[in-house]
Amino acid sequence: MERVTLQTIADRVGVSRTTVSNAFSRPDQLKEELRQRIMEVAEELDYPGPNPAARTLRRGRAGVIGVVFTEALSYAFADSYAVGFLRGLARVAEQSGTGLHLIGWPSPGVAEEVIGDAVVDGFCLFSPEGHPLVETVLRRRLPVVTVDHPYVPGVPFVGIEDRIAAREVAAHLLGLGHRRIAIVAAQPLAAQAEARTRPVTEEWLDVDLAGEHRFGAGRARLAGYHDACLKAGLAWEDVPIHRTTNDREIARRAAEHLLDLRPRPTAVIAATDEIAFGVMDVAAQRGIDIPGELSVVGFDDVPAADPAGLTTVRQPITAKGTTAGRLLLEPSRHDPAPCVLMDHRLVIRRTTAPPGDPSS
Amino acid sequence: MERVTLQTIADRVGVSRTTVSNAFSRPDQLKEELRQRIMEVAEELDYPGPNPAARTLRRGRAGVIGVVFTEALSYAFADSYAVGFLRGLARVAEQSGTGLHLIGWPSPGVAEEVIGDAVVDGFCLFSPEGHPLVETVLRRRLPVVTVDHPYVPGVPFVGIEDRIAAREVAAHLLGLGHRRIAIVAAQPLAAQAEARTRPVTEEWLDVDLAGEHRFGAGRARLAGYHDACLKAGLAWEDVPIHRTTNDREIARRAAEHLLDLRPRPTAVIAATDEIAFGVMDVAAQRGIDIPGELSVVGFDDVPAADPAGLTTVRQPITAKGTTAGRLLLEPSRHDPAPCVLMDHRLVIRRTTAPPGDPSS
DNA sequence: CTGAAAGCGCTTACAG
DNA sequence: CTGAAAGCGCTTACAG
Repeated sequence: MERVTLQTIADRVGVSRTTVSNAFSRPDQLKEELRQRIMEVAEELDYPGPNPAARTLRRGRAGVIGVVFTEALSYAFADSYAVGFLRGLARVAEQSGTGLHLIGWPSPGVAEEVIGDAVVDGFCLFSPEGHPLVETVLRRRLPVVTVDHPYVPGVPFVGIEDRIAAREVAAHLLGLGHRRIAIVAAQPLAAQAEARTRPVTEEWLDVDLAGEHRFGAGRARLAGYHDACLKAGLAWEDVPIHRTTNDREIARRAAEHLLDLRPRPTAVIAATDEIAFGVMDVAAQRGIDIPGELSVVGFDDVPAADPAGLTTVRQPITAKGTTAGRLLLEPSRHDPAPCVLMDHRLVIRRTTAPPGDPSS
Repeated sequence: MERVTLQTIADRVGVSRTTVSNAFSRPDQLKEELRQRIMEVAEELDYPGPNPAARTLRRGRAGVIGVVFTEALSYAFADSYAVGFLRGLARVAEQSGTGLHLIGWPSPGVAEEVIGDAVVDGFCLFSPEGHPLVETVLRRRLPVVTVDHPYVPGVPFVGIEDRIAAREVAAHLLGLGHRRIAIVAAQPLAAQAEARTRPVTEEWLDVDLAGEHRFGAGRARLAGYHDACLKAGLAWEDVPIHRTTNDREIARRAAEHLLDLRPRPTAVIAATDEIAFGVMDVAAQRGIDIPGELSVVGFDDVPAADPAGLTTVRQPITAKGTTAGRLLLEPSRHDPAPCVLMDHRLVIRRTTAPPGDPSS
């Protein structure tokens, strides 16, 4: 006996393929008795049910949304921000019986094919600006929503007022009296080559504030730090910036570099909590007291931030996920593309204080 | 202009559908020049690339594996054991360009349809014994691997020696002198109805030890605790057992119940770390000193266990994921179905000590 | 309530 | 190097 299909069952029962299909997909379309008989034969033949790929092809709907990360998935699962976001996304997806197809970027080349071959109805994109996967996703011509970055005109977006929040972070530190502030920016690996050749100049940051969300979170945060420094009369050239990936381990290297500077910074602004933890690791290792000798501030307010006493920006991580999910699943065609900016709040805890003893 | 397909392009260029297909899928099958021309026309027509559903149907391969949880996904993402496992699974999946399709069980009925409709090549199943989803998954007649539970004869399995590990846990406590030991078992919601009507009797636990892995982790751990108590001369009837879900919040309720018992237990065995944290929460709230007045032990050794000083069983969480992934992706047809039992180790930290003052 | 027909969009031997 | 033909397995108007 070959592979069992609707036809096999139809032949056996002596009805048409249509009727068997109805027995599975529209039970109300045939007599209960006949349906019973069909199901019995199906069972007997060990029929696994209507082939999902064939169904999807015919129906033109997959019931799945793709979630694209520009980092390896194994890494996304280690990042509590990403996990919190997924939690929210999963919540709305499950309610409507929609599956989640997770796609990471383990190495150049692989993800492109996976994205091109993904049987999905839309994509949720989680990517720094200019990443090659952005193009790959957009080319599928399916509904897309981006989260935090990139901001793509015409594509629904979910984020917070990153620039304003970042400004508050820097202003907090400046208000405490810090003048030697260093920044660790989150610049994913893929974009690093570009970053090296294109320094964070004022020009790069000089974006039209009227169209607030012309860029993604990474650049917006940098711009916010820049705004505050400028306002406080701190020359942007004097603010050391180190780029790294949003990974605690990797961030440690950046921290080591910055804490080697002489005079040593009295405060470090980390673009994410994960990075802030890396900075704190290095400080602890070198016996640098926080906040006595060094203030550290993060961004995100992941669950571990509270127990660590980290001063940071709280943002509605899980709610971002539910919002993104709704945007993708809602049938209504928004026009223009919605740009949802959620609330944030600077949470001051125990890692920031006025600068202490300047010697060291 | 209607929807663009291979045919549209073929007509425009003046070649056959076959050739256009080759241009996309087997570039070496045609002259570079022709391929160029086809690609240009495709670009011009805004062709999104070969339809994945059609491709999958034709090829008979999806390049995706389904990961099935019997809890809501939003919950799975909150559980560091699940996240750690996914991390490992994702690692091997990405390497081979395989996607992950996550499926949770938000409410009865929904997941069944999602599982039936999932365009996948196999399933990784994460479910307590007897859960209705198990049947649903098996009925798809695709390759399956189960993790921890259920153990299904003929289906590849990845786990640890749960019974032996659990025995070590209980023996550790008994060795310290504890005699009033309470257990909080992880019994997922779905199975609770059954659990109420079928108490944890010796009979239920009396399984054939020779065929070591006749049951999943939940039951195996209980059996291990039972073994140790028996050996130490502790009557199993005198060991209070409370069932709960593997959720910190929900576990608190179980802990409250057990810590209300008089005389109060001097030790609590939690079937998972997450549950142990719930117990510790309640103890802290009531001012019960750990380990002075109460010993607590968990299971899993999730990342948070170390900082919390929790005595627990370390198991290779992420490695389980990579192993499960390999079992699913490896082309070799194993016969009989492999049953991989990984290493574990009891890690004694600061939450266990000899029983203290018996009054209270 | 049931069936014949059309078609979802693609890939794959195979022949030329 | 290119094309005609067959077929992956299903669902959906539509007619009876």
